[in-house]
Amino acid sequence: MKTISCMNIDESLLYSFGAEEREYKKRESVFKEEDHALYYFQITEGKVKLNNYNENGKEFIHNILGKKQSFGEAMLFLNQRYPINAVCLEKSKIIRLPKNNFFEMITQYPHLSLEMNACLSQEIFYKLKMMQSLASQNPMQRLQGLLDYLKSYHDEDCHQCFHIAFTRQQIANLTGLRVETVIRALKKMEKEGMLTLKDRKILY
DNA sequence: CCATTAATTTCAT
DNA sequence: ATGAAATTAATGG
Repeated sequence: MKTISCMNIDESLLYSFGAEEREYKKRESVFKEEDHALYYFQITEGKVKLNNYNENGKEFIHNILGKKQSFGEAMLFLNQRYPINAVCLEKSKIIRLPKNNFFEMITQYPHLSLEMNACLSQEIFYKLKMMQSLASQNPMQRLQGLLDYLKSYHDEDCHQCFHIAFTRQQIANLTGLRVETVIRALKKMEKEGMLTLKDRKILY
């Protein structure tokens, strides 16, 4: 299965439609919950997390995105405010294209619309898979849902050598588990031969 | 070396 | 089994 990176539009094309690049510091917010969606965002450098906080202040991470990936584009097609926050995990460079220019661009280049459909579909697919695994009470099942998804992004055939490049805390926040539970479940999964733990790396 | 951040363990529930 | 708090390890300046 081919990876569909959501979404990677040629940078010079973005610039020709009036996009600009901005640099963000670590922990800097790109947009916040309840903001209006005014731009298409695409990462050139760095990492961005999309998150929420529940009523007890516990963080839930929806996704973590990196180089050449876009985010928040679904909101451009709706008259809705963002339901999530976008925060840089490290110093990042992000290109942003104003909404109206974005629409001009996809009108002029319809193949981008098709690609966008593929991207948004991929996201929906991910959400469905995650919902399935998050519905389980079993921590290992939840972990496996996330790990399977992350590995599907990487299509080389590689038995237990795909490095999960997230911290235990991030994994916890992506699966709605506590960090201790993640650590314990990962150890149990290793014991059962489902994955390998080497140094502190998770190989799946 | 100190400060910060992450991973793991301990301990109480 | 779970989570808060304490401890240990690693990373960065």
